[in-house]
Amino acid sequence: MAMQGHVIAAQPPAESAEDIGSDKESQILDGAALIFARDGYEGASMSRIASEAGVSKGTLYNYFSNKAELFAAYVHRECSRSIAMIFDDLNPDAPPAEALMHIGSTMFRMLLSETGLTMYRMVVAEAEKFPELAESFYGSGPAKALAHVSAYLQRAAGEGQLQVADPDFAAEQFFALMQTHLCMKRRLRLIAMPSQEELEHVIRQAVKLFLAGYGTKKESVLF
Amino acid sequence: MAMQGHVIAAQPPAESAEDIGSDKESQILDGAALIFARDGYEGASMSRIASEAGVSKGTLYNYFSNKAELFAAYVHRECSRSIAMIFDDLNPDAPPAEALMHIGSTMFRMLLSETGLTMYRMVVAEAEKFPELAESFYGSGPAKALAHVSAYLQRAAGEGQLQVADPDFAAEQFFALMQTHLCMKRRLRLIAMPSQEELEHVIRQAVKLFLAGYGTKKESVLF
Amino acid sequence: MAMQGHVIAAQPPAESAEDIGSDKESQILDGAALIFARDGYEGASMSRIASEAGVSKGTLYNYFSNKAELFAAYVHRECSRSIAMIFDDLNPDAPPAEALMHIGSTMFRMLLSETGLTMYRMVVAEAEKFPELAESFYGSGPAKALAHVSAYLQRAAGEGQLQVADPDFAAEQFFALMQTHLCMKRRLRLIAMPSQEELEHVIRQAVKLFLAGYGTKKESVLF
Amino acid sequence: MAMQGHVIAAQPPAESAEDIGSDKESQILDGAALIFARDGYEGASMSRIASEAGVSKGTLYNYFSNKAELFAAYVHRECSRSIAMIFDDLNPDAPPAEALMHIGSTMFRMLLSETGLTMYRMVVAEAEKFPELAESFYGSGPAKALAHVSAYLQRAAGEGQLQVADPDFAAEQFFALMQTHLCMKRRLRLIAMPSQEELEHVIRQAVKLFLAGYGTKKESVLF
DNA sequence: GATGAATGAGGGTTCATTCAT
DNA sequence: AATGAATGAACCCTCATTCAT
Repeated sequence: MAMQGHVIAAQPPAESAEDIGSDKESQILDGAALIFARDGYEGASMSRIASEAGVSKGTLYNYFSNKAELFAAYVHRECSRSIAMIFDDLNPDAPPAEALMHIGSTMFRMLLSETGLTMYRMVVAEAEKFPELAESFYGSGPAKALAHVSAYLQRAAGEGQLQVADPDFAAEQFFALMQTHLCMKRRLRLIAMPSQEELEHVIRQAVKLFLAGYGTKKESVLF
Repeated sequence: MAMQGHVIAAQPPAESAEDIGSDKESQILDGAALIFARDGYEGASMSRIASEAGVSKGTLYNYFSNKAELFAAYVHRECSRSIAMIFDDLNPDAPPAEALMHIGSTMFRMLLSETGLTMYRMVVAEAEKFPELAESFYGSGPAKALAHVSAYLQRAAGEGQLQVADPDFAAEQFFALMQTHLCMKRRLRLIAMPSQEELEHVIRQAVKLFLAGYGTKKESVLF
Repeated sequence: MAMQGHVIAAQPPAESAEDIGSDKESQILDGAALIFARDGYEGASMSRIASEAGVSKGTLYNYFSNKAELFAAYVHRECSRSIAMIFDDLNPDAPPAEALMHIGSTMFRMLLSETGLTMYRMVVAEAEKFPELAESFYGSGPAKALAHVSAYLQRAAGEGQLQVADPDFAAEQFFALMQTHLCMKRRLRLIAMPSQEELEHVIRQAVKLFLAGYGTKKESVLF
Repeated sequence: MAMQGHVIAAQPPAESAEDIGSDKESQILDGAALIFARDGYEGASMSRIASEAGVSKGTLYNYFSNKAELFAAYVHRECSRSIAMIFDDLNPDAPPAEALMHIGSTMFRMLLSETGLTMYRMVVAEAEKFPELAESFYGSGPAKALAHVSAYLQRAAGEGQLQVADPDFAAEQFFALMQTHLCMKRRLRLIAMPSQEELEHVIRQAVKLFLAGYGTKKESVLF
């Protein structure tokens, strides 16, 4: 997504990408994002979404056959946008402490980002009504993160850098360690995005505790 | 409401306790609990609540001046009901591993209970619309749990059973370690209540990791 | 219905009768009657009915849970109002020609009345969508008329006044003979209510033809 | 449909007949027929008609300037299609009983046919809204049938086969005699198409009664 | 204090019609 | 000539809230 290299010539309205959808569709989804995020599923009204998106209510229904489908499309787009790229630039040869700091801080930042929180809130709120959404959210978000961490741990264990008997569960614990009260409070909208220092402190302590349990002696000395 | 003088006739419907509310009130809240839990705030209708509670819509408005206030009352009652008693029967002289297992398992079970999940879901869902509710939920639930664990850690550290420099943050980490994917999946309604074995496994591993980081050598040997 | 005589104390809003229904209900049905009759089922809008009836849209739904139910109630009321009293004052000892003239003219007048036509039109139009309505209309209207005529014919045949082998079918034919083009044209709204003379001509010719087929010689001479 | 071969100047879309309309037009009317017949005028939607006809909504409006006009065109086409050919193969020299049986059974079958019923239902239902349609329906359907029967009766009377003073009214009565309850029930969609025997019974009895009134002695003996 | 009839704004959705392509 | 995206009014229905009884 980022552009490496010395590209200069700007791509015109930059919509060449595949996730843009028919322009009008993404325009509608933009409006929907705002309203759904602010009012929740039930609280959002198709009228408000239409006017926020700058289209008529009729047009909404030309693109999405009802509110539920629009909601699902919105959640899916938002999810697929903010996932994946987490582990792109992981240097596999860095020492565990460093690698885990990197992984953790990327995950943590996404967890607490506006989008991450909103998705979490929406999906938790409507899990009963949209079970397939909850499933897809879990599968494309947390489950993927978990698998990635687990894979890393397994490799590091194979190389003798860590002592991990059950890498899946260890990954869960690593993931869990992000969810301190900073996270809880943010989910409850009680605080704004924490400062860089606060974030780093949580991650550092998480890695430290994790390595105390799963590191070799050499590693845990690092902190 | 109060009864003046040496009334002889028995106090009508016997409501000695202070949190019972005027009987009718709690009857309404019972109905509200069912409906709010099932339909969410926006999805719930005052009509359905009234009929579920077995009172008229007018009576609803005699006790709660609008839907938002009824919702707040419901959340507050539900929260205050399910908190507190967590740490009642903690044996202060048990070894840390045992004490932590006890604390953890109580907290974990509440976290995953139907009521706990419902409260969490409601409050997360409506945090934007009801910030004071989120605050009060946090204060009366997670914050109290945190304080309790922190107090325990501080005492145990004072007695040399643990090595905890920042008990508040350590408590946060202990709390965080409950929130493995079991917890996430349950919040997303993807699974039913886990079995006793699954629960214990998570707690045991949490305590183990926690003691690896914060225990004295003697302690960590326990597992 | 009108009160002759020296009644003095006026009954308040004169609703003692049994077919009034909860007052508001009949007020709504009055509005519905106007709109349904004018616009048909699909063409009628609940808003217009509400405003015609002088109540709010919400009130409509307090009395009838949806448009279809309101429509059914309207048809039923209208039907039950305009039926029955047809054969009340039949003189059983009159000669067949006279009796048939009487029966025919009563039936014919109702068939062509504003209400009769409207009911017919509504029920024919919506027979596919409201089969039970069509059934009930048929049962409480045409079928009853048929049975009545059939019973009369049977009695008259028993007394030797007529020669009727299949009274049911003969009654159908008598009924059918009303449905000349006068009737068709009226159903198509092409003409207003015919004059007394036109009506009588149709009936007289119907009776004449009928007696030609089913009368004894003495009878058919009458015309 | 197209003819290849050594045709050079292709007749555009081959529409020799005059009532075919521009091919596209009749294609649209085919779709409209299906939808109008199924859903009624108000219930039908231009979208569904367009998709049923396999054209775009825009094209609909290129051929018919609005829904009402399309409806009128549909009714007219359907009417003009199913009329006329009733009396084509009447043998003018057959004895009245036979001729009337023939005429009656053709008319009756059309009356009760799916198309006949649908036209009747549509026109009755929308007579208020489309008075000119009702008029044109009456003129091109019942009135023509009436005229035809009347002409036949007049000729037969001239030849001494029947005794008919007012052939127009007698024709109305003959027509009316078809409209027994079989017809009413069918119009109300309460029964499916009756069997050949049932149909014939009604016609036979109609002719019998008719001849009892209008036949010479010789004729009425036939039954 | 309790009721439930009444309200009217607003919900999601459909539709006849238009118009740039 | 044909398209189909776009519109906005109108549809049926639900709801929180009020108030006379």
